[in-house]
Amino acid sequence: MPIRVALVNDYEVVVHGIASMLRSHTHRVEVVELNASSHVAEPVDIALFDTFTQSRDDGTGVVRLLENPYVDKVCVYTWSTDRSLRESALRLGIAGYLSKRLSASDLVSALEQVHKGEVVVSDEPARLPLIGGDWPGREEGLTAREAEVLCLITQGLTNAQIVERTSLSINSIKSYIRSCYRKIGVDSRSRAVLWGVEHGMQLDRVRVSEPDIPGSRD
Amino acid sequence: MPIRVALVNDYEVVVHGIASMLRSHTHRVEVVELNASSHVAEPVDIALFDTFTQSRDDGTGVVRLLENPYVDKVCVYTWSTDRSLRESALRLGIAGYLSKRLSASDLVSALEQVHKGEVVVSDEPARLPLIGGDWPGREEGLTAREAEVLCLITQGLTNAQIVERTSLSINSIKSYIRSCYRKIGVDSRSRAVLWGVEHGMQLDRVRVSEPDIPGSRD
DNA sequence: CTCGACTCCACCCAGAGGGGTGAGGCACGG
DNA sequence: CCGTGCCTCACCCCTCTGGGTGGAGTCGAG
Repeated sequence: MPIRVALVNDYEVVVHGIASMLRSHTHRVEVVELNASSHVAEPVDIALFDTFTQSRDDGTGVVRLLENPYVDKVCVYTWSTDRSLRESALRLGIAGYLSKRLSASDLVSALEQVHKGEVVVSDEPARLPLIGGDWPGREEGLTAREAEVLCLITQGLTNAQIVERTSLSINSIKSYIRSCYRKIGVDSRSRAVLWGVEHGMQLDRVRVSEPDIPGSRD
Repeated sequence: MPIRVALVNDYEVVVHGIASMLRSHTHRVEVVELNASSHVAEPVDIALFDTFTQSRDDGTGVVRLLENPYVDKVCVYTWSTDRSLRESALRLGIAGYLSKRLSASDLVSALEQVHKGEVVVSDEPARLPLIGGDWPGREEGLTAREAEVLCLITQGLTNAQIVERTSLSINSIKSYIRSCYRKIGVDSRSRAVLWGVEHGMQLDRVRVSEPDIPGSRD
């Protein structure tokens, strides 16, 4: 009886990346793909929330999932080793804080433990390569962080808003912007937005049908 | 024998606006719609070049048309009453400088005169309403100038570049930006670009087939 | 006549953004 | 060990952007 897992993130590439990773474990997990603005409208055992562009302090995305009666358990799936982010997420009531550095089978094992009622924190230090991830712009040579920042720019956020969203310092954001612009060959925000639009960095809004919420398809 | 007229501008809405205006004169003019980055690839009697977002001093768009062996005559179609713009255009060798304030039948008459070999400058003062025009964003309440500036923003141009493109002062550009942002409800350039993208203000690139230039369809 | 809309422009000011430099830590490969 | 790449951050400096204020002229409608 496979665990039913909803993969939650606003970028199709991101959830596709996780889904393909779990492909060889279909006897243990059954995967549903959702974006972060969707409501889970059918029962799932676990919602696996990928933090790409969503790792804000207040855990907004996570809170919505925690409050969803269709969702039994919520896990955060992240590359962040930030202890305070982890503690806040756990305080919110998540059942798992899972590293993107877990191998596929370790991830599935962790999900199985979560399903059994344990609270799982994967303690992988940054010594393992980033396995669990794909992101828009990866093929164009952007690092995960650069891509994340560019996605947020493409959403129209200011640097200050990106600071809030990512819990990084303004100086880090500017560094990523600089390196990112160099890689994609733009020198202004407008051009960056246009690049992002052309390269699939807008929020993916059309993914799953939501028969009971008419306005959320906009 | 109708005069064959190519309507030239980068925005589909703009050339559609002219085409619909000329609809009741099909016995006198035969209309082809092109965008400004297309090459005229079949013989036309007159290329009618609409200056929306294209009214730069150096007449780049016009020059290309003047050099095209398929184009017999080139006319500029504009709302500008700027005398120096007009003089430069005439010096480039255009056969007509036609106001968007002309009625449809007056426009057709002017085109007929041009076809007969005359150089036509329509001298309409700004006392007549703007007839010959449609533009992206018009339905959303943007004035022609506001829309023009926003289209250029949506192309990723800086204010300085927009100054060059429109031959207006930086202060006028800023005024239009302010009023435009107020109308569309944005407060940053990124948001304005996104608004423009969502409202059809990107350059229209897919219009006519160009069988002999493989790369220009991108 | 007044008023509002549109076009065009000036000037002031603050902050948002982007270029640069440098640094520390970690991992990995040669 | 060193170099490279990635992440994270600091500081400096300058330009670009966008908010404000005001003004002039033209036109059309009331």
